Amino acid sequence: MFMTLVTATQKTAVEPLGALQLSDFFPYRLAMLNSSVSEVIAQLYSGRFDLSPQEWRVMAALGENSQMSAKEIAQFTSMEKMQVSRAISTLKKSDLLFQKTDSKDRRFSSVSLSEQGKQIYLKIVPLVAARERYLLSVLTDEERQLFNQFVDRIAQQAETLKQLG
Amino acid sequence: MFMTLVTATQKTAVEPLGALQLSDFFPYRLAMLNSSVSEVIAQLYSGRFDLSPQEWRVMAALGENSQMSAKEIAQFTSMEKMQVSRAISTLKKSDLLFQKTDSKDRRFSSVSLSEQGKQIYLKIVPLVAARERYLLSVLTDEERQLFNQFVDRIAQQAETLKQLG
DNA sequence: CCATATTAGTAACATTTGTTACCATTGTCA
DNA sequence: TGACAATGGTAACAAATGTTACTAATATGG
Repeated sequence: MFMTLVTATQKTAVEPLGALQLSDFFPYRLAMLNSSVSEVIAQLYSGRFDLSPQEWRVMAALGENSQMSAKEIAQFTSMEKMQVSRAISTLKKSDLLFQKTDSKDRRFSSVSLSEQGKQIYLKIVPLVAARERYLLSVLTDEERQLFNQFVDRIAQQAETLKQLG
Repeated sequence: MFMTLVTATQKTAVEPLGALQLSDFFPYRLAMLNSSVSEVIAQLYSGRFDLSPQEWRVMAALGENSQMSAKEIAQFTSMEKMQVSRAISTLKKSDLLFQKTDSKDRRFSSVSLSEQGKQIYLKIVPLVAARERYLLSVLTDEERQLFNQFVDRIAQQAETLKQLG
Protein backbone atom coordinates (compact mmCIF):
# COMPACT_ATOMS: atom_id res chain seq x y z
CA MET A 1 0.00 0.00 0.00
CA PHE A 2 2.81 2.37 0.77
CA MET A 3 4.52 1.13 -2.35
CA THR A 4 1.57 1.84 -4.57
CA LEU A 5 1.27 5.28 -3.10
CA VAL A 6 4.89 6.03 -3.87
CA THR A 7 4.53 4.63 -7.34
CA ALA A 8 1.50 6.79 -7.97
CA THR A 9 3.38 9.85 -6.84
CA GLN A 10 6.26 9.06 -9.11
CA LYS A 11 3.88 8.56 -11.98
CA THR A 12 2.29 11.96 -11.66
CA ALA A 13 5.74 13.48 -11.56
CA VAL A 14 6.57 12.01 -14.96
CA GLU A 15 3.22 11.91 -16.69
CA PRO A 16 1.53 14.77 -18.46
CA LEU A 17 -0.07 17.22 -16.07
CA GLY A 18 -3.06 17.95 -18.27
CA ALA A 19 -4.56 16.12 -21.20
CA LEU A 20 -2.80 18.29 -23.78
CA GLN A 21 -0.42 16.58 -26.15
CA LEU A 22 1.32 19.19 -28.21
CA SER A 23 2.02 16.81 -31.08
CA ASP A 24 -1.70 16.12 -31.44
CA PHE A 25 -2.89 19.62 -30.79
CA PHE A 26 -4.41 20.91 -33.99
CA PRO A 27 -3.24 24.53 -33.78
CA TYR A 28 0.29 23.34 -33.14
CA ARG A 29 0.23 20.88 -36.01
CA LEU A 30 -1.14 23.58 -38.26
CA ALA A 31 1.59 26.00 -37.22
CA MET A 32 4.24 23.39 -37.96
CA LEU A 33 2.80 22.61 -41.36
CA ASN A 34 2.49 26.25 -42.23
CA SER A 35 6.05 27.08 -41.28
CA SER A 36 7.38 24.17 -43.33
CA VAL A 37 5.29 25.02 -46.35
CA SER A 38 6.00 28.73 -46.30
CA GLU A 39 9.69 28.00 -45.86
CA VAL A 40 9.95 25.73 -48.88
CA ILE A 41 7.99 28.21 -50.95
CA ALA A 42 10.12 31.13 -49.82
CA GLN A 43 13.20 29.21 -50.93
CA LEU A 44 12.03 29.80 -54.47
CA TYR A 45 12.01 33.58 -54.41
CA SER A 46 14.13 34.67 -51.45
CA GLY A 47 17.55 33.58 -52.63
CA ARG A 48 17.21 33.97 -56.37
CA PHE A 49 15.16 37.15 -56.44
CA ASP A 50 15.92 38.54 -53.02
CA LEU A 51 12.29 39.02 -52.10
CA SER A 52 10.71 38.89 -48.68
CA PRO A 53 7.43 37.03 -48.24
CA GLN A 54 5.65 40.39 -48.00
CA GLU A 55 7.22 41.63 -51.19
CA TRP A 56 6.31 38.43 -52.98
CA ARG A 57 2.74 38.75 -51.80
CA VAL A 58 2.44 42.28 -53.07
CA MET A 59 3.83 41.19 -56.41
CA ALA A 60 1.41 38.28 -56.52
CA ALA A 61 -1.47 40.65 -55.88
CA LEU A 62 -0.32 42.93 -58.68
CA GLY A 63 0.24 39.98 -60.97
CA GLU A 64 -3.41 39.24 -60.57
CA ASN A 65 -4.76 42.76 -60.69
CA SER A 66 -2.10 44.91 -62.34
CA GLN A 67 -3.40 48.17 -60.89
CA MET A 68 -4.21 48.54 -57.23
CA SER A 69 -3.98 51.07 -54.46
CA ALA A 70 -1.92 50.21 -51.41
CA LYS A 71 -5.12 49.81 -49.47
CA GLU A 72 -6.55 47.39 -52.01
CA ILE A 73 -3.36 45.39 -51.88
CA ALA A 74 -3.65 45.21 -48.12
CA GLN A 75 -7.21 43.97 -48.30
CA PHE A 76 -6.49 41.56 -51.10
CA THR A 77 -3.50 40.01 -49.36
CA SER A 78 -4.70 40.29 -45.75
CA MET A 79 -1.63 42.28 -44.89
CA GLU A 80 -1.38 45.28 -42.59
CA LYS A 81 -1.22 48.55 -44.47
CA MET A 82 2.18 49.30 -42.97
CA GLN A 83 3.59 46.02 -44.24
CA VAL A 84 2.26 46.84 -47.66
CA SER A 85 3.73 50.32 -47.53
CA ARG A 86 7.13 48.93 -46.65
CA ALA A 87 7.01 46.22 -49.29
CA ILE A 88 6.06 48.78 -51.92
CA SER A 89 8.88 51.02 -50.79
CA THR A 90 11.57 48.35 -51.20
CA LEU A 91 10.08 47.06 -54.44
CA LYS A 92 10.22 50.58 -55.81
CA LYS A 93 13.89 50.79 -54.92
CA SER A 94 14.49 47.58 -56.88
CA ASP A 95 12.47 49.03 -59.76
CA LEU A 96 10.05 46.14 -59.65
CA LEU A 97 7.02 48.38 -59.45
CA PHE A 98 5.72 51.88 -59.98
CA GLN A 99 3.63 53.97 -57.67
CA LYS A 100 1.86 57.14 -58.69
CA THR A 101 -0.77 59.09 -56.85
CA ASP A 102 -4.26 58.59 -58.16
CA SER A 103 -5.41 61.73 -59.96
CA LYS A 104 -9.07 61.23 -59.05
CA ASP A 105 -8.42 60.89 -55.33
CA ARG A 106 -4.96 62.08 -54.49
CA ARG A 107 -4.92 60.17 -51.20
CA PHE A 108 -4.77 56.92 -53.08
CA SER A 109 -1.77 55.61 -54.88
CA SER A 110 -1.89 53.51 -57.99
CA VAL A 111 0.64 50.71 -57.85
CA SER A 112 1.63 48.41 -60.69
CA LEU A 113 4.45 46.10 -61.66
CA SER A 114 7.22 47.40 -63.88
CA GLU A 115 8.31 45.41 -66.93
CA GLN A 116 11.10 43.99 -64.87
CA GLY A 117 8.68 43.20 -62.06
CA LYS A 118 6.37 41.39 -64.44
CA GLN A 119 9.21 39.30 -65.77
CA ILE A 120 10.32 38.26 -62.33
CA TYR A 121 6.75 37.54 -61.39
CA LEU A 122 6.38 35.37 -64.47
CA LYS A 123 9.52 33.49 -63.54
CA ILE A 124 8.37 32.83 -60.00
CA VAL A 125 4.84 31.71 -60.79
CA PRO A 126 5.73 28.40 -62.45
CA LEU A 127 8.23 27.63 -59.70
CA VAL A 128 5.78 28.06 -56.87
CA ALA A 129 3.00 26.42 -58.84
CA ALA A 130 5.18 23.37 -59.39
CA ARG A 131 6.09 23.21 -55.76
CA GLU A 132 2.46 23.56 -54.75
CA ARG A 133 1.65 20.65 -57.03
CA TYR A 134 4.46 18.62 -55.53
CA LEU A 135 3.26 19.31 -52.00
CA LEU A 136 -0.28 18.28 -52.88
CA SER A 137 0.74 15.32 -55.02
CA VAL A 138 0.31 13.13 -51.96
CA LEU A 139 -3.43 13.69 -52.26
CA THR A 140 -5.72 12.40 -54.95
CA ASP A 141 -7.96 14.85 -56.72
CA GLU A 142 -10.90 13.96 -54.52
CA GLU A 143 -8.77 14.17 -51.42
CA ARG A 144 -7.48 17.54 -52.47
CA GLN A 145 -11.02 18.75 -52.93
CA LEU A 146 -11.99 17.43 -49.53
CA PHE A 147 -8.96 19.02 -47.95
CA ASN A 148 -9.82 22.40 -49.39
CA GLN A 149 -13.35 22.03 -48.13
CA PHE A 150 -12.11 21.20 -44.65
CA VAL A 151 -9.79 24.18 -44.64
CA ASP A 152 -12.64 26.46 -45.64
CA ARG A 153 -14.92 25.13 -42.96
CA ILE A 154 -12.34 25.46 -40.21
CA ALA A 155 -11.35 28.91 -41.40
CA GLN A 156 -14.95 29.98 -41.14
CA GLN A 157 -15.18 28.67 -37.58
CA ALA A 158 -12.06 30.62 -36.72
CA GLU A 159 -13.55 33.77 -38.22
CA THR A 160 -16.61 33.31 -36.06
CA LEU A 161 -14.43 33.19 -32.95
CA LYS A 162 -12.56 36.28 -34.07
CA GLN A 163 -15.80 38.27 -34.16
CA LEU A 164 -16.85 37.21 -30.67
CA GLY A 165 -13.41 37.70 -29.17
CA MET B 1 -10.09 43.54 -86.82
CA PHE B 2 -8.45 46.57 -85.29
CA MET B 3 -11.19 46.56 -82.70
CA THR B 4 -10.56 42.98 -81.71
CA LEU B 5 -6.88 43.69 -81.42
CA VAL B 6 -7.54 46.60 -79.11
CA THR B 7 -9.97 44.56 -77.07
CA ALA B 8 -7.42 41.82 -76.69
CA THR B 9 -4.82 44.30 -75.55
CA GLN B 10 -7.17 45.75 -72.99
CA LYS B 11 -7.98 42.30 -71.75
CA THR B 12 -4.38 41.41 -71.04
CA ALA B 13 -4.02 44.67 -69.18
CA VAL B 14 -6.77 43.75 -66.78
CA GLU B 15 -6.48 39.99 -66.58
CA PRO B 16 -4.05 38.07 -64.41
CA LEU B 17 -0.55 38.09 -65.78
CA GLY B 18 0.24 34.53 -64.76
CA ALA B 19 -1.95 31.65 -63.75
CA LEU B 20 -1.54 32.26 -60.04
CA GLN B 21 -4.66 33.05 -58.05
CA LEU B 22 -3.67 33.94 -54.55
CA SER B 23 -7.01 32.93 -53.09
CA ASP B 24 -6.58 29.40 -54.45
CA PHE B 25 -2.89 29.08 -53.78
CA PHE B 26 -2.45 26.44 -51.13
CA PRO B 27 0.45 28.02 -49.20
CA TYR B 28 -1.49 31.26 -49.00
CA ARG B 29 -4.66 29.56 -47.83
CA LEU B 30 -2.68 27.66 -45.25
CA ALA B 31 -1.04 30.84 -43.98
CA MET B 32 -4.44 32.50 -43.65
CA LEU B 33 -5.90 29.57 -41.78
CA ASN B 34 -2.91 29.34 -39.49
CA SER B 35 -2.96 33.00 -38.61
CA SER B 36 -6.67 32.87 -37.80
CA VAL B 37 -6.36 29.74 -35.71
CA SER B 38 -3.30 30.85 -33.78
CA GLU B 39 -4.96 34.19 -33.14
CA VAL B 40 -8.11 32.75 -31.64
CA ILE B 41 -6.08 30.35 -29.53
CA ALA B 42 -3.78 33.13 -28.31
CA GLN B 43 -6.84 35.07 -27.19
CA LEU B 44 -7.24 32.46 -24.48
CA TYR B 45 -3.88 32.93 -22.78
CA SER B 46 -2.53 36.30 -23.90
CA GLY B 47 -4.99 38.62 -22.21
CA ARG B 48 -5.91 36.64 -19.11
CA PHE B 49 -2.51 35.19 -18.33
CA ASP B 50 -0.28 37.62 -20.17
CA LEU B 51 1.64 34.93 -22.02
CA SER B 52 3.27 35.14 -25.42
CA PRO B 53 2.84 32.23 -27.82
CA GLN B 54 6.42 31.21 -27.11
CA GLU B 55 5.85 31.24 -23.39
CA TRP B 56 2.70 29.22 -23.76
CA ARG B 57 4.52 26.66 -25.86
CA VAL B 58 7.24 26.25 -23.30
CA MET B 59 4.64 25.78 -20.62
CA ALA B 60 2.81 23.25 -22.75
CA ALA B 61 6.03 21.31 -23.21
CA LEU B 62 6.65 21.29 -19.48
CA GLY B 63 3.05 20.35 -18.78
CA GLU B 64 3.70 17.25 -20.79
CA ASN B 65 7.18 16.45 -19.56
CA SER B 66 7.63 18.30 -16.26
CA GLN B 67 11.41 18.21 -16.37
CA MET B 68 13.33 19.26 -19.46
CA SER B 69 16.48 21.07 -20.42
CA ALA B 70 16.16 24.20 -22.53
CA LYS B 71 17.55 22.25 -25.43
CA GLU B 72 14.98 19.50 -25.05
CA ILE B 73 12.24 22.10 -24.93
CA ALA B 74 13.55 23.58 -28.15
CA GLN B 75 13.53 20.21 -29.88
CA PHE B 76 10.16 19.25 -28.46
CA THR B 77 8.50 22.49 -29.51
CA SER B 78 10.42 23.15 -32.73
CA MET B 79 11.51 26.51 -31.38
CA GLU B 80 14.90 28.15 -31.77
CA LYS B 81 17.02 27.85 -28.68
CA MET B 82 17.14 31.62 -28.29
CA GLN B 83 13.36 31.85 -28.27
CA VAL B 84 13.26 29.18 -25.60
CA SER B 85 15.89 30.98 -23.57
CA ARG B 86 13.90 34.20 -23.68
CA ALA B 87 10.61 32.52 -22.85
CA ILE B 88 12.21 30.77 -19.88
CA SER B 89 13.68 34.05 -18.74
CA THR B 90 10.36 35.88 -18.66
CA LEU B 91 8.51 32.91 -17.18
CA LYS B 92 11.07 32.82 -14.38
CA LYS B 93 10.42 36.47 -13.66
CA SER B 94 6.70 35.70 -13.36
CA ASP B 95 7.55 32.75 -11.09
CA LEU B 96 5.83 30.33 -13.40
CA LEU B 97 8.83 28.04 -13.63
CA PHE B 98 12.12 27.09 -12.05
CA GLN B 99 15.45 26.59 -13.70
CA LYS B 100 18.40 24.92 -12.03
CA THR B 101 21.61 23.70 -13.56
CA ASP B 102 21.79 19.96 -14.01
CA SER B 103 24.24 18.48 -11.50
CA LYS B 104 25.32 15.67 -13.82
CA ASP B 105 26.16 17.94 -16.74
CA ARG B 106 26.40 21.49 -15.57
CA ARG B 107 25.96 22.85 -19.08
CA PHE B 108 22.34 21.74 -19.05
CA SER B 109 19.59 23.36 -17.09
CA SER B 110 16.67 21.52 -15.66
CA VAL B 111 13.47 23.48 -16.17
CA SER B 112 10.11 22.73 -14.57
CA LEU B 113 6.84 24.48 -13.86
CA SER B 114 6.29 26.03 -10.45
CA GLU B 115 3.10 25.30 -8.53
CA GLN B 116 1.73 28.55 -9.84
CA GLY B 117 2.82 27.64 -13.34
CA LYS B 118 1.10 24.28 -13.10
CA GLN B 119 -2.11 25.89 -11.96
CA ILE B 120 -2.12 28.35 -14.82
CA TYR B 121 -1.29 25.57 -17.23
CA LEU B 122 -4.19 23.55 -15.88
CA LYS B 123 -6.49 26.51 -16.34
CA ILE B 124 -5.43 27.05 -19.93
CA VAL B 125 -5.58 23.46 -21.11
CA PRO B 126 -9.36 23.07 -20.96
CA LEU B 127 -9.84 26.43 -22.64
CA VAL B 128 -7.65 25.66 -25.62
CA ALA B 129 -8.93 22.11 -25.80
CA ALA B 130 -12.49 23.38 -25.98
CA ARG B 131 -11.59 25.87 -28.67
CA GLU B 132 -9.79 23.18 -30.62
CA ARG B 133 -12.92 21.05 -30.40
CA TYR B 134 -15.03 23.96 -31.56
CA LEU B 135 -12.78 24.62 -34.53
CA LEU B 136 -12.89 20.98 -35.56
CA SER B 137 -16.57 20.54 -34.84
CA VAL B 138 -17.25 21.32 -38.49
CA LEU B 139 -15.70 17.97 -39.34
CA THR B 140 -17.09 14.55 -38.59
CA ASP B 141 -14.87 12.05 -36.82
CA GLU B 142 -13.95 10.41 -40.09
CA GLU B 143 -13.30 13.73 -41.75
CA ARG B 144 -11.11 14.79 -38.86
CA GLN B 145 -9.13 11.62 -39.20
CA LEU B 146 -8.75 12.18 -42.92
CA PHE B 147 -7.73 15.77 -42.37
CA ASN B 148 -5.02 14.75 -39.95
CA GLN B 149 -3.78 12.20 -42.42
CA PHE B 150 -3.64 14.78 -45.17
CA VAL B 151 -1.75 17.19 -42.96
CA ASP B 152 0.78 14.51 -42.12
CA ARG B 153 1.30 13.59 -45.72
CA ILE B 154 1.78 17.15 -46.87
CA ALA B 155 4.05 17.90 -43.94
CA GLN B 156 6.22 14.99 -44.97
CA GLN B 157 6.44 16.28 -48.52
CA ALA B 158 7.48 19.65 -47.20
CA GLU B 159 10.17 18.04 -45.05
CA THR B 160 11.51 16.30 -48.12
CA LEU B 161 11.85 19.63 -49.90
CA LYS B 162 13.56 21.14 -46.89
CA GLN B 163 16.27 18.52 -47.07
CA LEU B 164 16.96 19.07 -50.73
CA GLY B 165 16.85 22.86 -50.49
C1' DC C 1 46.81 14.85 -18.59
C1' DC C 2 46.66 18.72 -21.68
C1' DA C 3 45.27 21.13 -25.85
C1' DT C 4 41.49 21.47 -28.72
C1' DA C 5 36.79 20.84 -30.20
C1' DT C 6 31.78 20.70 -28.93
C1' DT C 7 27.97 21.78 -26.49
C1' DA C 8 24.16 24.41 -23.68
C1' DG C 9 22.82 28.58 -22.65
C1' DT C 10 22.83 33.66 -22.83
C1' DA C 11 24.33 38.51 -23.90
C1' DA C 12 24.88 41.99 -27.25
C1' DC C 13 23.97 43.60 -31.46
C1' DA C 14 21.31 43.92 -36.05
C1' DT C 15 17.12 43.43 -38.45
C1' DT C 16 12.30 43.00 -38.73
C1' DT C 17 7.81 43.88 -37.14
C1' DG C 18 4.14 46.32 -34.71
C1' DT C 19 2.25 50.86 -32.93
C1' DT C 20 1.43 55.56 -32.73
C1' DA C 21 1.22 59.78 -34.53
C1' DC C 22 1.30 62.58 -38.24
C1' DC C 23 0.50 64.84 -43.09
C1' DA C 24 -2.12 65.54 -47.02
C1' DT C 25 -6.39 64.95 -49.06
C1' DT C 26 -11.28 64.25 -49.32
C1' DG C 27 -15.96 63.70 -47.25
C1' DT C 28 -19.66 65.58 -44.15
C1' DC C 29 -22.92 68.64 -42.70
C1' DA C 30 -24.13 72.92 -40.39
C1' DT D 1 -18.50 77.83 -47.81
C1' DG D 2 -15.99 76.43 -43.80
C1' DA D 3 -15.13 73.80 -39.56
C1' DC D 4 -14.47 69.15 -38.45
C1' DA D 5 -14.31 64.19 -39.16
C1' DA D 6 -12.50 60.42 -41.80
C1' DT D 7 -9.28 58.30 -45.02
C1' DG D 8 -4.80 56.66 -47.43
C1' DG D 9 -0.28 56.57 -46.82
C1' DT D 10 4.12 57.06 -44.35
C1' DA D 11 7.47 58.48 -40.69
C1' DA D 12 9.14 57.80 -36.21
C1' DC D 13 9.35 55.35 -32.36
C1' DA D 14 8.76 50.83 -29.53
C1' DA D 15 8.82 46.00 -29.22
C1' DA D 16 9.89 41.51 -30.89
C1' DT D 17 12.85 38.49 -33.50
C1' DG D 18 16.95 36.78 -35.69
C1' DT D 19 22.15 36.52 -35.64
C1' DT D 20 26.64 36.46 -33.89
C1' DA D 21 29.69 35.83 -30.55
C1' DC D 22 30.79 34.74 -26.06
C1' DT D 23 31.09 32.01 -21.42
C1' DA D 24 31.16 27.98 -18.85
C1' DA D 25 31.20 23.27 -19.01
C1' DT D 26 32.14 18.70 -20.93
C1' DA D 27 33.96 15.61 -24.58
C1' DT D 28 37.88 14.05 -27.55
C1' DG D 29 42.13 12.24 -28.74
C1' DG D 30 47.03 12.74 -28.84
